Amino acid sequence: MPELPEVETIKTDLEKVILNQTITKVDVLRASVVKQPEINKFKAGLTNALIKQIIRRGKLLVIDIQTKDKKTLYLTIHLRMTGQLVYGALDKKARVSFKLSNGDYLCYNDQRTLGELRLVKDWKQLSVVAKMGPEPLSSEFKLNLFAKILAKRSAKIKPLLLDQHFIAGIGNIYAAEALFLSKIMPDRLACSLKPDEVKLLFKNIKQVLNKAIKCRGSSFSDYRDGHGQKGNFSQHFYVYGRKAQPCLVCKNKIQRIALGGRGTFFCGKCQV
DNA sequence: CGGGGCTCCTGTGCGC
DNA sequence: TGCGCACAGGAGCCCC
Repeated sequence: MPELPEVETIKTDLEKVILNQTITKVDVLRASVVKQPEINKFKAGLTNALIKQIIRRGKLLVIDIQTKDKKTLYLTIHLRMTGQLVYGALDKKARVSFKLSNGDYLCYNDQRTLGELRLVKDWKQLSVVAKMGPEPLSSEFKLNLFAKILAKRSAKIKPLLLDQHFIAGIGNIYAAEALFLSKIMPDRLACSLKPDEVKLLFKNIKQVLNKAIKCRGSSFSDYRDGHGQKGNFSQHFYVYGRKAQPCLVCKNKIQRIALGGRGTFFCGKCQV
C-alpha cells in the first residue's frame, strides 16, 4: 500500500509524538506479522525501551530504540499493502500495539496481515535493505547513473520502476503517475527510452514524490497517516485508478492493462 | 536477465 | 440475497 511519500508522512507525523517516549507494554495480537525474533524476545526487547529516532529507507520504517539494558536495537516495519502505524488511542483492530509512557498507544494495523515487523541489531544488514536501490529524493540518485542502468535493461519500464533493487520507494501509483507526466507508455522497454525521455522521467519521479509528500500521501484505499487521517494526493491523480475516465489533458479515455500482474493505468494518446 | 505464476492474507465490489 | 471471481499502494520465490 504505502509508497515512499506515505511512509515519509507517517515518519514525520510520528516524530512529533513518540520520540523520547518509553514503550511500557507490547501486545502482539497477530503473531505472523512479527518475523524476527520469536515473539517473546520481540516483546522483551521492546518493553521498557526508549524511542530515540525514526528513519525511512525506501518503504521501510526503522525505529531506533534503546533497550532497558541500554542496548541499541531497531524495530523495522514494512507496511506492505494495508499496514498502518497510528498514534493515539488503542485500536481494537490492531495487530500489534505499543503502549507508551504518556498512556497513548502506537498501533500497528494491517487488514491483510502482509506487513512485517522485525527487531534487529543492525537494520542495514537486512537483505531487503542491503539490496535496495538509491533513494530517489536524495543526491545519490543521479541522472547519468539512471540513464546508464536504463540503457542496459530490456525489461518494461513500469515493472522496472517498481523493482526496489533498482530504485527504492516507488510503488504502483507513483510509477503510473511519473510515466504519465513523462508521456512514456508503461510497456516501453527501458533501453528504448530516448535521452530526453530519460531526463523527463528522472525529473518527474522526484517531482511526483515531492508533491505527494506535500499532500501527505495518497489514500486510494487503506492508507492512513500517523494520526489515522487520509492523505490528499489521490485528488491529483492523472491516471491511477481512473480507468474509462477522460484524460485530464486530452479527454481520451484512460486505459487499464496488467503488467507484471499489476494494474497499470495510462493514456494511450498522451503517452508514447 | 525477464517475465509469468504462485504465495503470503483479508475484504470489498461486481456480475450472474 | 447468495455465490464466486477479480482485484487491491507489496514483494519474494520458483521455474522456464
